[in-house]
Amino acid sequence: MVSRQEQKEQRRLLILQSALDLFIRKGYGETKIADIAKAANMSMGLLFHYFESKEALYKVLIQIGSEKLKMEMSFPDTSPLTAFEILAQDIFQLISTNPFAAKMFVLMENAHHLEAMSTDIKEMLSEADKLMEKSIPLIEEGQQIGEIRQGNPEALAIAFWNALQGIAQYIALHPEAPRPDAQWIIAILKK
Amino acid sequence: MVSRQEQKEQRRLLILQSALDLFIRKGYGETKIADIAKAANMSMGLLFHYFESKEALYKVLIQIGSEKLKMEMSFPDTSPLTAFEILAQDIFQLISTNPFAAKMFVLMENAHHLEAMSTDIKEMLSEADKLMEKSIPLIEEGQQIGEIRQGNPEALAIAFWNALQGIAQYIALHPEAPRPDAQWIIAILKK
DNA sequence: ATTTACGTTGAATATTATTTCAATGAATAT
DNA sequence: ATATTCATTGAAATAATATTCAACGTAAAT
Repeated sequence: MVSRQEQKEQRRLLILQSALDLFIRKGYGETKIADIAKAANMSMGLLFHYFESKEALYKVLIQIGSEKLKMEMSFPDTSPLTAFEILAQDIFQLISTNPFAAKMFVLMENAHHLEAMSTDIKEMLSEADKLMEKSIPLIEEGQQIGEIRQGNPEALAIAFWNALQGIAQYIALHPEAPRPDAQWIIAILKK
Repeated sequence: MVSRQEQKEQRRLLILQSALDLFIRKGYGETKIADIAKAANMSMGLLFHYFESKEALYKVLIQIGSEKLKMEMSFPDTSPLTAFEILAQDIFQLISTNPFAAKMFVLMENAHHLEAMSTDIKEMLSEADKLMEKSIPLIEEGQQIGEIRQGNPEALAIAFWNALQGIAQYIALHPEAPRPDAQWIIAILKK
């Protein structure tokens, strides 16, 4: 038998997982507390015993996600194209092997567009933005040494990151589908 | 002065545009009738004079979108890689020059995930699915004649279409941002 | 065994969103 | 000019959703 403490933690985790899954499949607004409670096999009342509100629950997910992803995502200190290669490979690896992380990846992106969310949530999300901003000088450098194709560096960064985002979303939503290769995405940048 | 008839059509269009913009930026569930009415400078009451419900309004958008996109999207009858090139170019051209179409493109994709939508909506959306399915044999063919890189054809199709989707979404949401080149996306497939 | 703490439920309440409607006035028709 | 139609509004009714709470039961503590 499990202790009450463990029971409680398990339940809390179950709520988080159920909510995460629903949030990325249906969106925040279309996900009702009733849906989450049902997915986690409990009454709505009990859910509120664990989280004080729907927004608070959402906020906890964002927080977990931003911490988890912050760890994973940073440019390795190599030549520009290699840095993109390694990073893309790491991200693919992460979302391919860890469904929770894959869903988080999607949640973080979606959260972005959500206005009506308190400011502290938005601050947590700024990390991902920074990654794209930091890509631009790296791309310029790569273009100068001939590793990365010519073209507007910002447009290249947009292409790379949003392609990655689109594919990650698909993987998160279709865990059983065959996985693209990180190299294929790198081809967007490669000369 | 405009006739009543024209006035009415303009207003109807304004509602559709406002709703489309909000739906893709916030999602269906988070977009309130009040938001749409405000964006279109009218009372909620009047909005219901034009559309009998929020879902009906959404449905009209999906219908317009599925008709518009059906026209644009089909594989030209050439060698496989060229077919992808032309199609990607057409889509990029469409979403780059026509903000309404770009938003539609995003709406159609999002609509997909929305359960709780009546069946007739889902039928309208099947076209886009077919496009990905139809890609697979084309990719296999391209691999045989050495135009397209090796790898799981379904995974390649997933990579290509979702990369395109991710980028299209960004363009729709950031109309002023620099535009990636369709060729860059083709690089995902090219040998 | 009894008590205490607290996890759990379902129903009650509060809040928010959608939809209806009676009343107003402006454009069109007569 | 007058009547008629119909676009428009704001407020009221309805419906959906989130949140609270009193009551119950089970596990832990004494």
